[in-house]
Amino acid sequence: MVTVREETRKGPWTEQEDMQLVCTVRIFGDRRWDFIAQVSGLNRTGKSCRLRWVNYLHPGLKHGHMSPQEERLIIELHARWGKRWSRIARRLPGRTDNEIKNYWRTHMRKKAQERKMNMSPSSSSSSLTYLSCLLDTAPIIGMGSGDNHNGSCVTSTLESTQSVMDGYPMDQIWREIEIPQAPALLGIAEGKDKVCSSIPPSAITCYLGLQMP
DNA sequence: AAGCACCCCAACCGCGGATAA
DNA sequence: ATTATCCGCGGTTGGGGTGCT
Repeated sequence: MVTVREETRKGPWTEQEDMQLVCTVRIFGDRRWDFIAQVSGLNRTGKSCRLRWVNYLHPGLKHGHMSPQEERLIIELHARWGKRWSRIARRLPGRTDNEIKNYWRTHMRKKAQERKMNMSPSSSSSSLTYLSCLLDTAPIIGMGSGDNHNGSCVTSTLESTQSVMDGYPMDQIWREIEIPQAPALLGIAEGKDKVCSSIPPSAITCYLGLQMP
């Protein structure tokens, strides 16, 4: 016997849904999203559940403005890896690929526009956009610390600028990049058992409630 | 105060890769 | 070896918020 299923819900998540999802993930873990979607009672797709968890409910996520360190890291890693947002996100504990992607789109587009405005119309601009934006935002030095073997050509170009990064040497960033998890840099620790203040209070209540019988 | 334009971000979509059957 | 299913990624969009006129 098959119960008539309502149409799958879409759109913004409610507090109630968040609670349900957090509770379910707490019990079954953050795998098998189709299963989680079913047993949670949420009329959502597994995909939607996963996205909500990864981008919003996951403990350890931090929201709010990017720090200058994070901003520079994003710029550098983007120069290295391009639009591999998930890969970049792994180097920024507490940040999601979606967040970084959005950040890049908005902030870097703005930077590029500003840069364009500042350039005289006569100067050639065909190769200017992205790279000039990078140079504008994060002049880089000290890249030759033995880690540029897989760097992109953009990185090489940056390396040759001989510019000075204001107060945050690039080799320091590289050192921090080398550490898989760099909580010291960003001031947070990664881990599923850490509850972050950015999680909705209701969801936290549920989360903690399940930990304490 | 109202209308408009722009910005930001959460969420969806489609696709490709990985894994299970 | 093949097929089906699931997962994760990158691109895109829609709506709410905010600032400007």
